[in-house]
Amino acid sequence: MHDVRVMFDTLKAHVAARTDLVEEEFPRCTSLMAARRLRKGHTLSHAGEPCRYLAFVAAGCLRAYSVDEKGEEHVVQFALEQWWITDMYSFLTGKPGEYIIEALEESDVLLIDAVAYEQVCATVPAFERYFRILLQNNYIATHRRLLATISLSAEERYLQLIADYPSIVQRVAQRHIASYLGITPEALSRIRGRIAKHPGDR
Amino acid sequence: MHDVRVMFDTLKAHVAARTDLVEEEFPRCTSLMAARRLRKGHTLSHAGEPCRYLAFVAAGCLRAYSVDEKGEEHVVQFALEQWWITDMYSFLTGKPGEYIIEALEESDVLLIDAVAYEQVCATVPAFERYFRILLQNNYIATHRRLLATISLSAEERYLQLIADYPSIVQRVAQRHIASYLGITPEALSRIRGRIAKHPGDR
DNA sequence: CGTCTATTTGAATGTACTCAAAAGCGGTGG
DNA sequence: CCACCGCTTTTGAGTACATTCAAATAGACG
Repeated sequence: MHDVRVMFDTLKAHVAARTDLVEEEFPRCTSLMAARRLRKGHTLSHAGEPCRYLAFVAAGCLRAYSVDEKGEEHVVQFALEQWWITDMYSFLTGKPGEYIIEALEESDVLLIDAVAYEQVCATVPAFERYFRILLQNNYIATHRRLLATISLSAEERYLQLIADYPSIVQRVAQRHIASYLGITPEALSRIRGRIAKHPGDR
Repeated sequence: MHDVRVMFDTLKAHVAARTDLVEEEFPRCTSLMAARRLRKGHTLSHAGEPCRYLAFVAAGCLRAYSVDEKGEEHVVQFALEQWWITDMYSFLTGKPGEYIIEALEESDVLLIDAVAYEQVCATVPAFERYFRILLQNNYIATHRRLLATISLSAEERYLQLIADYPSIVQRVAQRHIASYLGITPEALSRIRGRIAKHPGDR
């Protein structure tokens, strides 16, 4: 996925699958976007600074996390291929970010800044529609996760994550999964041990 | 707030504050909406049936909750005046709902069904923009709550809720607040007892 | 190969849960 | 107006699950 053209084709397919995008409109959107390669461990938004970009992941895997006053990290989001990721509050307001967005693998992303985002939404209806639809889907997914967090045990949340997003569990370090689930790495390790002991119990 | 006209004026002001809505476009949106009064305890969407409407709360207070296999209720959302509420998944797909939306007080709502919603979004750009903006704000708020749920203690989450939405805490029964926080009513009662004993500790 | 980090395992602690009972509150009807 | 009823909140005691701190093992990377 080194080829920038391929990255844009991926995005175009993603938009076209959700809207009736007119072919000619697409360059108008993408002329405002830039490709960037992020090496593993490098960040898109640094803590305390505004998060300037909304990123489309063409290849790789990122996480968004916050660091609390005890220095503990808390993962609020992962993003694999064809997901968008940003620190939404910071992106929209220009204020310092609360989240750090970091590449967990070498990743290729397409970036759009807030000015371009607003401009494209205002001038290309299919694009605004596309983002509305993505935000609706995100609403559903995030509420599902929220419900899991307030209603399920740690083990049940882990099993749900495996069922919903097996590729995340496969690709991401366990301590990040634990953080995403809201438990300690030790607790996740014990849960995995228990599950391995009872194969077939779901 | 008996007057339907007042309800629509409230909505118009809400839209106009977020978009450059053209005055003449508004009737095109609202001709597709219906007003309904919900008595305390009555529901907008029944469990198992599709949630047909997206609702704008003109007056009153609602909650969306799911019931797990043990019969326990879990509140995923409250909606006060000028909030929108629906079972988004069910509303968009037409499939049976996972959430029940219930009036916690006598409430006046404006309803739009999925067909009208899609039609208005497709034909009135300001309306699609309005919902994109609301969904962005919801994205920020829901991620904030998610972060709180995975990173804060029950007491800290309660204090954050008081700080963020004092009117919810004032108006809603404690057991619903507890459910929303992901704890038992007994635990919330003890937390409140502790807080009352240490006035000034935040 | 050696070092650094991640994961596993162990033991003690703590927070929230369950079950149970008492107290408080609100509404209804005598 | 007061007594009663149902539901919510509080309080108590014992339990379960996840946490913390610590140490051992396993893996990854230069």
